[in-house]
Amino acid sequence: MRLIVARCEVHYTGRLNAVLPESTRLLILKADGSVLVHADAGGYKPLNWMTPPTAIEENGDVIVVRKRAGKAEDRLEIRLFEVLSDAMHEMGEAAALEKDGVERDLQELLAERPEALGADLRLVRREWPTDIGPVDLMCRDDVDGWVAVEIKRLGTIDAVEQLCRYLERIRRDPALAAVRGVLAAQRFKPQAVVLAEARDVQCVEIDLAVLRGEREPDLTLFV
Amino acid sequence: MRLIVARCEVHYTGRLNAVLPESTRLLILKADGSVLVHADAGGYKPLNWMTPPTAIEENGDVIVVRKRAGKAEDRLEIRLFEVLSDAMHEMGEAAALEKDGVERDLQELLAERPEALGADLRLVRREWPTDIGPVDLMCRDDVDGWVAVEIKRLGTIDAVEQLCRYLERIRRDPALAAVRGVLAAQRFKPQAVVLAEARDVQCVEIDLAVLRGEREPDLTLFV
DNA sequence: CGGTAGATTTCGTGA
DNA sequence: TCACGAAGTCTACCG
Repeated sequence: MRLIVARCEVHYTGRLNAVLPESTRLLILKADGSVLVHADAGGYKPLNWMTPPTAIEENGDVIVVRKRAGKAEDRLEIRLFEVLSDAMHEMGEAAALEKDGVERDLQELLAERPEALGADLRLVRREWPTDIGPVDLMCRDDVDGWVAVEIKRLGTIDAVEQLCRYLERIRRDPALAAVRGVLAAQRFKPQAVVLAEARDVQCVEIDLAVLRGEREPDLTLFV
Repeated sequence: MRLIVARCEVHYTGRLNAVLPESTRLLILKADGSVLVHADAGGYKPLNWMTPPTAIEENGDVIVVRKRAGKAEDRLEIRLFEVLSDAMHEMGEAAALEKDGVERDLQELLAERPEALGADLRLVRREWPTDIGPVDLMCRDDVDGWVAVEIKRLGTIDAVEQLCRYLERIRRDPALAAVRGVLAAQRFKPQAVVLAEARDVQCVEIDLAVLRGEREPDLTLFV
């Protein structure tokens, strides 16, 4: 990894055109060809960047990073006015990030404890297939009614519509014509709740800590 | 901006839990409180991070970054095993990024030259209001028919459905019952074109350079 | 290689 | 402050 701190000017042409006027910034040139331009503020996001694979050329005080993008080309041109620091660091092998608490985890937890969705649901199968894709969970309720469950971290209008598309397909099977829909999410957009009401879909807010038995249940039910 | 290259281990708890096992990485501590953990590959995205406002504490070989997140707390804990480099850089004031070619620019250009969408369109109004949000452009064509235009950089299925939701609302007004829809975009997903056909929505591919008169018109019309 | 869906999405803007 | 929508979204996964 090469780290350069320099007064520089950056031009990007590609999916859009962008200019970064002269100022002092951090340039990161990674071993895999990634190039990042960071300012001393505005966290997370680089001001400009190029993801691999790239071709990097250095001609005196200009660094040009190029990349094939379909028939066109993405191009990042960095003009250096004053180099304050330029250091190379060997990093050795990387270690991967381990995550816990993403949508996949929600699905696993709810598959283990579908009753957390209410009405004594029993899991019939995860990833129940339809011709337009799988429904996250298919369950049956306390009176043996079918219940299709879509799981999201954030409940949006799109999620409601996705579930409705599934329901429409599932109901084509006469045996499942009475299936009802449940959208489970950690958070809900108000507009999603309104649309769900209109579409007769039930929204259930779920809490990871509760699901794991780390806290008392306190489910909020909409509709 | 402080740049640290170190063998370290990182733990994040907040919206999810994540662990980054011991390895050599770049730590960026920005003046505004941003903290980024980058590996020597995997461009663009930090492995872990925290955006401002943050509180940073340093106790010997442990850096703790904390942030209020609603009622809970986001926490990034960086345990340093070996510091290979630790440098401070004054960056001075920043200069802002200037972009050109985003959706807003497309809308402005098309508002100025709606005829680029075909059929001698005349602009009636930008951001035409409906009860579920504004349509980008409302125009009338050569025979005074109403035309609702949705503008995107990338034409997707979602864009088609969004336009159709607008059309449905607009058509509730008898005077506008015959309104037709046009989806304008720089690029189109093939499936979006197919859906648009089925929904009787016209797709028009637009070219920034042509819109600006920098190049000869060569519009591609689908449907 | 294109399409789909998730993301600690981030980031801006407008109410 | 909240909520919505764009983004050079990026990224992983699947066909």
